Amino acid sequence: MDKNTSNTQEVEVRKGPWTMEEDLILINYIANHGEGVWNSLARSAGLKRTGKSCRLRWLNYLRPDVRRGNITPEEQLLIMELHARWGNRWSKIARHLPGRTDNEIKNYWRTRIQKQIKQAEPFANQNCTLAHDASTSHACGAKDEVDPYSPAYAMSNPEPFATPLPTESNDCFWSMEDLWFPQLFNGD
DNA sequence: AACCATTGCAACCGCAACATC
DNA sequence: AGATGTTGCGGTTGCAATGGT
Repeated sequence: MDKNTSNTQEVEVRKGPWTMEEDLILINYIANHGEGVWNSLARSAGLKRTGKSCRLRWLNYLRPDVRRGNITPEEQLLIMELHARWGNRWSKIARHLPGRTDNEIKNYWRTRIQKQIKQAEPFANQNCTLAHDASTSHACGAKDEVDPYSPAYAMSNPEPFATPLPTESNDCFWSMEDLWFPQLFNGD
C-alpha cells in the first residue's frame, strides 16, 4: 500500500517523515546538479515531494554544514541576546549562528528556553498584572529586575538556563557522515 | 508490566515578499 | 502593471521517545 496514492494519480505527493532513500536521492541530486528551482528539482530527482518539502529537508537536515544538537552555552547566550533584540526573527537569529537553522533555534527556544523562563516567571513577574506569552513579551514593569532574556541574567544566573545539554543527541538511525559518503556523488 | 503524561523535534501549513514573464 | 510562480519565514501540529505512576 502506498501512502498517498489517491485515485487521482496525476500528482502523488508524499508527506511525512523522509526515508533514508529519499535523503540519498536528494543529496545525490544536489551534489551533482546543485540547488536550483526546488519544484523542478523535486521532479527531476524523481522525488514525490513538493519543492518546499525538499528545500526544508535540505536546509534543516541534509546540508553538509548543518550542525544539530549540542547547543553550547555560548550559542544559548547568543540566542537569548538576539531574541531579546529581534524577537521571533528566527532566520535572522540563525544567520548569526553558523550551521544552525532557524527551525532548530525556534524549537530550542520553545522547548528549552521558554520553559525555563516560564518556570522563572512566578518570581520575576510578581508585579506584573498579566503574564504574557514568554516568547513575545519582554516588557515588564519591574525595571530593576534583570531582564531574564538578557545575557547578563544568564551569566549571573546559570542555573535557570543551565539546561543539561543534550547528551550526544545526534543519534539518528544514520548520521550525516554516513550519508555524505564520497561514493554517493558518483551515481545519478 | 501497562498505561498515561510530557517532551523534543521533524515536518507541514499559510502567508507575504520577491522574481519573472 | 498585473498575473503567476517561487522562495523564505514563522507558527503549528503530529508523533516517537522518554519518564512517571
